[in-house]
Amino acid sequence: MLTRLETKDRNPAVDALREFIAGREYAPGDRLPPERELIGHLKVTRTTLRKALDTLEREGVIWRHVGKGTFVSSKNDSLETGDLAAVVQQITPVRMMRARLAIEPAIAGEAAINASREAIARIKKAKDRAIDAESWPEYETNDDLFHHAIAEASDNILLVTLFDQLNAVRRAVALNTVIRYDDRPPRTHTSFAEHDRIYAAIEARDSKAAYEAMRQHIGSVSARLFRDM
Amino acid sequence: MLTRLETKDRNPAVDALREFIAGREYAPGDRLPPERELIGHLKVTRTTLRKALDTLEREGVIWRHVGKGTFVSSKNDSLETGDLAAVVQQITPVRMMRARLAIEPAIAGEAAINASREAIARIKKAKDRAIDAESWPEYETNDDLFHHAIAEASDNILLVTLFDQLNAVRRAVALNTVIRYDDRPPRTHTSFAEHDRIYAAIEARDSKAAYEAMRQHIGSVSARLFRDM
DNA sequence: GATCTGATATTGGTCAACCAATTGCGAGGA
DNA sequence: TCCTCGCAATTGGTTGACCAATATCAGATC
Repeated sequence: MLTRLETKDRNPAVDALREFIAGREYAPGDRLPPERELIGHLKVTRTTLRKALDTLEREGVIWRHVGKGTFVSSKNDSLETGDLAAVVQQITPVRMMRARLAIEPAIAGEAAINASREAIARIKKAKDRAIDAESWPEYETNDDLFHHAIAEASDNILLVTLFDQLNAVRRAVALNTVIRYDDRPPRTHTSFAEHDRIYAAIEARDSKAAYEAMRQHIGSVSARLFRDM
Repeated sequence: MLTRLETKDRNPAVDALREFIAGREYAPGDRLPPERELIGHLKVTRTTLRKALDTLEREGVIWRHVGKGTFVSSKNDSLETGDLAAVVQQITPVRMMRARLAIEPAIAGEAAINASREAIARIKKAKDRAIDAESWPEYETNDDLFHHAIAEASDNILLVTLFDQLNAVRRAVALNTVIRYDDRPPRTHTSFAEHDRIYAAIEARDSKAAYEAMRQHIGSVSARLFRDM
């Protein structure tokens, strides 16, 4: 997983290649030297160079084709491709939480309107399991399940998918920045009462209350997260 | 952009590795055999195996750590992949509009808070161009641009990405169900006034008003869409 | 009993060499 | 003139080997 700390120690070959492209001011569409020539410029072997090229191709910075060569692509569309990996590289924890704060209450509101009895039961199950969790990883698994169950309760596969993507970014960004003082979540953990309120609102089919409860929950999680940093 | 459709040119080593994991029914969290052992099972060399492992790690299927080994990720399938193509197959127009109704107002609210002067200018430009559009396709392009500019004004790449995905599904689902009676959008087109209200709210930094204006806009688009069906 | 240390297992990274697949182009022929 | 064929250039992929970084655990030491 990509944490923000691990993002720093990047591949030196990738950096060298980036620098080479930037330093020579290759215009979009220009062709880079052949691999066997580049290894001379960058003082790396071809395996290393090719791995760096793989990275840059995945990022959309360059474009390769057998027999033709390697070309730099227009830099603009490389950022906007909706590639989650790229998002993880660029997002800050604050923005990630703001996104959660924008999206998840809306999903909770939809869930309150559309939840089936089974979906509500699944939410309750995850909520109760989170309370009984005997370790932080176990708690986190069930917290994940709780939020995911709410998204599924919206009975809208698009919302579920969008939530999953948001969640994937969340996991990749902020997980190990949290500092824990206990082995396991205390029974008085703030989130439990908030989970209860969210669940109660959904079960009561109160969309506005579910929206508000989720907003407050994520706000509280966010506040705790940034206080500890 | 539904990138998942073009997955035909696959790496045979990746497929072999996927099959190995699936065939032996590794549970989430289980540890895979060491690389030097796996190469025997899969009949590939370590370099090839490692490239396949790279791919699966990037997809979130596995999780690796030096000295510990390679583990099957707990969210192995379908969750991380964000396969929009599957969503398009299953989503109904009603659910798609409900998703827009849940997400886009929240993004508009964020935009009102975080929009830079440049971002606001871009929104205005797209809005005005939509009004002057002389054909429905031109209008749609600028309407797209308008909504996208709002997402970008949130100054949050995660929200932009989520919006893009939502928008990709929207384009794939509901476009050809619309019936038009005119060659071009009439100047009195309902959306224009709604666009104006959204823009005004964002420019005034009124988050709640932006949220409400966007909600009403999408609600009105939705009503028109389903009345015509 | 607690703590440090070293051996061992495992993934990470790199290297030089080789062959395969694709493209572009020019030579040569119809 | 136009077409075909073959060659050279280029990236794609694989191989076996080597060393580095990290984690685990048993055993020695205090």
